[in-house]
Amino acid sequence: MYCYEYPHAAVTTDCVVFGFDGWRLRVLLVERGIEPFKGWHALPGGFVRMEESVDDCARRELREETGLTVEWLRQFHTFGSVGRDPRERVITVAYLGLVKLANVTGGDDAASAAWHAMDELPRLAFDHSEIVAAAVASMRQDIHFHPIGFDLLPREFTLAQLQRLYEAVLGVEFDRRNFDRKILKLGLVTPVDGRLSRGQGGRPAAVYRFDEARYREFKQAGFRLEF
Amino acid sequence: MYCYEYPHAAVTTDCVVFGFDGWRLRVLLVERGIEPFKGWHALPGGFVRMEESVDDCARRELREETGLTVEWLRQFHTFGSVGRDPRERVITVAYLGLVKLANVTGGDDAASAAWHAMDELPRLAFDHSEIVAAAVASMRQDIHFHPIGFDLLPREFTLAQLQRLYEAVLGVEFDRRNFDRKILKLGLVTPVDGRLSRGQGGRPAAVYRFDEARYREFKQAGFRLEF
DNA sequence: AATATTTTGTGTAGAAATTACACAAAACAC
DNA sequence: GTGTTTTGTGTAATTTCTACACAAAATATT
Repeated sequence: MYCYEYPHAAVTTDCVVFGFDGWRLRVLLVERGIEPFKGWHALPGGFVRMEESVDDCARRELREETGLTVEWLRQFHTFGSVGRDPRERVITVAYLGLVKLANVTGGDDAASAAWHAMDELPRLAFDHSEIVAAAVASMRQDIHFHPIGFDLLPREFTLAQLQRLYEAVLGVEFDRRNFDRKILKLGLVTPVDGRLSRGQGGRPAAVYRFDEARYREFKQAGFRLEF
Repeated sequence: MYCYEYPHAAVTTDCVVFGFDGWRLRVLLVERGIEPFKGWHALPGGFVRMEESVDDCARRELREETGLTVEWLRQFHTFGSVGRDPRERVITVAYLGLVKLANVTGGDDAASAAWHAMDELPRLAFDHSEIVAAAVASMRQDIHFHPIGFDLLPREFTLAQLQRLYEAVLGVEFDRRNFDRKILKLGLVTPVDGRLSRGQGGRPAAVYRFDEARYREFKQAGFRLEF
């Protein structure tokens, strides 16, 4: 038993991890094995331990519950309304993660973890729907300042893939020629030998890779990537 | 005494409230009356109660410690490293507040609360320097999407004041004519009768006021205000 | 093998926005 | 009234943005 002079809320972390399947955004969800909300879908997450930072907790819980290690993971909001957990007062720090789906499909060893398309999400436990919505909003902000494609696409990709990613995140459509021109002018991507076919027939496209050095430059300088 | 099966961290809120004195950004600080860090400057804040949301806690602590009620207050980051408070494990949710200085000078009834210029901050207790730095960074992001001047300037202002505010926040300088043109084209401000002198001599400038209706429109549409 | 289908690659002209820049007039301080 | 400070105003050159269509390359189908 641990006793305190004043009542203490419990603190948890929850992770909204996004992947991109080439067409839609996907979110990693687990199925709850215990009450409350047993059998419901939920965000991976859990209680912060005394000897770990909140950031570390997010990474640990994610690994334990889904077998996944994400490189890009940042806090985006803390949810602290009074009734959000029926058991006790729980305040959760929510994290936004980005992963290259190609690298992880099959890597999640927790059987209950699965990728769900953003536009077909099941009902979620607690206030997790609200948390996912906030994560999407936060990502939309981010995308104006950070080249997010970097972390969602495979190392080599076509401009069409990148465009489709932007369209999925922002919910808009772009003119292919104008999009390409803008991306290339930024100098964030460099061409790579070879071509990549789309699988549905059609001419294979030129392949690019993000230029890490230039990405870091931009990040430092407070750069803006917009459409 | 309050007892739990597992150890619990304490949760606090801390507020970084910015004002604009016409030339520089200022931050509201209190002097600590108790150990640890007794006598040091610190951000206003305190422990979250069981029956209040985290957001409510921020507002309450701010009012109790500084006598201030801010309209614009939003969470920007949660600080949760292990050793940040020597007493016990404390996780703090940090808030960013904006106030019109003209309305509040004198209104802070807590004698220990005072406005400090951003470029002459004293040493701060705990990791509060880090928190202030993060707040500035967060505000710089915000200013691209939200017309922050709205909340920092008095109801009526000149374009020179608005420009100076942007320069103070972003740490850059703008050409006066180009700045004016851009602001006016946005349609966010409407002219008001009268002129406002600067106090150092010189011709008094035209006076403007933010157009609230148009501001809300923009905010909804996910608008961008940039330079 | 021929044909149909899909996707890539490419250019330009008009509109809009951005930048750089200087001097006269108004108000106030002294 | 003289000097100082600050406002108000316009334009030309550059750059960026937008809208838009057709031929060529590769694959899928028969």
